[in-house]
Amino acid sequence: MTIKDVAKKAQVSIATVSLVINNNKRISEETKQKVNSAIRDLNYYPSRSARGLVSRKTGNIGFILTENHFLRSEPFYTQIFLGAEFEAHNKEFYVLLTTVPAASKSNNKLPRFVLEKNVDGIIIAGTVSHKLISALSGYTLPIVYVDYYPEGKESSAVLIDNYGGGKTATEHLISLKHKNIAFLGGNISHPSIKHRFEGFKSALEAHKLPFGTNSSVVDEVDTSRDNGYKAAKKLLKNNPGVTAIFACNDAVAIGAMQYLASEGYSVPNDISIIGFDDVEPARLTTPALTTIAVPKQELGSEAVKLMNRLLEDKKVRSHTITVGVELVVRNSTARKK
Amino acid sequence: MTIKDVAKKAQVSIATVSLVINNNKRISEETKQKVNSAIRDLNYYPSRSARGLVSRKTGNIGFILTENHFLRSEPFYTQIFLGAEFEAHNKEFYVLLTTVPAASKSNNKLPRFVLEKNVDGIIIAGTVSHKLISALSGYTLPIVYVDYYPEGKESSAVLIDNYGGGKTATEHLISLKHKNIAFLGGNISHPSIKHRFEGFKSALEAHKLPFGTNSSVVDEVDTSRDNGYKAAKKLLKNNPGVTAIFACNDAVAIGAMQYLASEGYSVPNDISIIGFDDVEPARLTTPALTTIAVPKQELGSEAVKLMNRLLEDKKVRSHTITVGVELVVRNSTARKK
DNA sequence: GTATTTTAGTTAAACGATTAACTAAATTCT
DNA sequence: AGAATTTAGTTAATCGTTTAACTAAAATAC
Repeated sequence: MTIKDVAKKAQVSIATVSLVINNNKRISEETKQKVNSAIRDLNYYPSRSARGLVSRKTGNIGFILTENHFLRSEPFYTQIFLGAEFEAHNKEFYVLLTTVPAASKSNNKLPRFVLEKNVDGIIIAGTVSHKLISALSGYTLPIVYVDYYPEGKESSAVLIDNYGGGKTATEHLISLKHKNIAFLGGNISHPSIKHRFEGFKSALEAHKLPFGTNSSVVDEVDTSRDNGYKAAKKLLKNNPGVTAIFACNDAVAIGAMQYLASEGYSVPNDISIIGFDDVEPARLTTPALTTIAVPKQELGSEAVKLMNRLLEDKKVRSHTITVGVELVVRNSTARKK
Repeated sequence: MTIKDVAKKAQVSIATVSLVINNNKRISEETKQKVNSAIRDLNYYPSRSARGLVSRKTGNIGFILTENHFLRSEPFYTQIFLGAEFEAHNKEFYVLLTTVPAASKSNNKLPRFVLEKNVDGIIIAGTVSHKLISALSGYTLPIVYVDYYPEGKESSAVLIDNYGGGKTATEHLISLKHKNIAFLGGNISHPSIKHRFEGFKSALEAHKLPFGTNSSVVDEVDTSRDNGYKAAKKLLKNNPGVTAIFACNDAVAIGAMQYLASEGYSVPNDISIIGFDDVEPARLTTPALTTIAVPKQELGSEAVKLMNRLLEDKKVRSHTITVGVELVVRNSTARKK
């Protein structure tokens, strides 16, 4: 079943069929009907490959994720990806996923879907290497960043309100009368973590609470459970009087809770702890983790919506969307005794 | 950069370039070198669309998931999908994901990637409607089923050893000296659940343990946490003396544990419970859930490997792969007091 | 009533590869 | 040595669309 069969059946040229498919206004209502019924009768659908070849539109969006994010057990980026998938379905796109080595490993090998011209645009989730970004700029593909964006260049991005969330988290602890509040970070070089940290500091400042060097641990290699465990150990050693902890994400919070439990501290009676992200496991710890919920799927769907606008309307300027976060109070935080 | 540019630079015909790309043996080592260096110099990659049009190979695999599976919080099918993605990356395929309404809702609208001839084969994960399957059979696409396969037709599938797992789970409880052991199922009509149930029964039988009608609850609508909660309630009402429960999956087990906790039962002191699947949350319940681990990512990767063989070698007969499962002992099961 | 514009469609080129059929040169066979 | 075969490449058709350029008929303008 090709366009030719439809043309023959409807007794028009293939060009007319094509114009009908792309509903060009140049076609009369009458022939449109005729063609459409032929299409229906023959159960015809235009072939992607043929369309793509001449129109240079593939109907695909490339999704780039770093390997370490892909493999993490907390499905943070996975949720973003699924949100993107879902929205792509609505917008009649398909999403091609690829992973690239972590930002640290310098690498500028481009994803195959770029080389093969098999995507109309690219969504990049998380921190990727600068080399990759500059290699990508050789192509004229629109790019939407998620939860990260490269400094300097003007680009389109969907970001989390990390600063606001950091502030909200900290204010929650302050409202529970805590005075000695600590921040547990992984690698502070990641912009998201940095902004959460800044929100933390600004909240302390706003309430005239002290902030010393032993109120934070920000020198772990990344934000994993293991490092949360280690960070909590360091923190308690340097600052035994701490009564509340704001962990930069749930993984770190969970790791920290494991350390606290192993040392006989009771959460939230001895120490309150709040996380960030609201990943599935946060709901299942004992006690359940109070956290700042990030609408992960929304991040993905917003990215696709933004990409869609970029593709539909060439004159849309690149811009940034910030999605809000929400305090979810569970059982790991309590009023200071 | 098209094949023409390469041909010009290497001073050969475009056919020769094409033959080199597809490493046809008809080309001498010498011209091969010449062409390859032109390719490298020009940073040329063949366009997917153009290739696809003439060769009728898209390089894409379609992945069909039912909506309810896609949306479930326990990322069971998500893990299968990710495993498929990963393997697809190795095999140089892209995966196009789509969801279809649940099997119950009769629906025979085919995924767009099928209509547009945008995939070389299809992986179907979970139970889909028969209408869909028969609509699909109008196309000559190879199909690989995962965790399900249609009765009757000879088809390729990657399945879980549900029967063996059910037996192993039950034997674990038996080895802990339990006598009154119950099975908590959702909808028994799902083949996977049915096989787990059969494994359960066969283990009881092999150890000459009784099996009565109040040793199982298999009338909930599906295998969710909520229904696990409800099923446990029913079970305890009908069979108050039960000391061990084999839940047909982790979601049901977690729901059941919630009910048991709410009623003041202690797990595993009063009642032992074992699940099936080993999803993330199972690790985080209190107590951590003993379960039968299903290698979810492996299911996905095996599906892609099988698809790859089907596509490479037309004469490969359809066949079935069963992946093994493994008992993971955590803290929700204990020797009978 | 003729000239101009609009409408509704057609023709044909193009997109960038693959591949069957062909060919000339080199090699092997007898 | 001449015929037959193999090797290494080329030519040209083809895949199924889109779209620029064209055209004939109808509508509008003057």
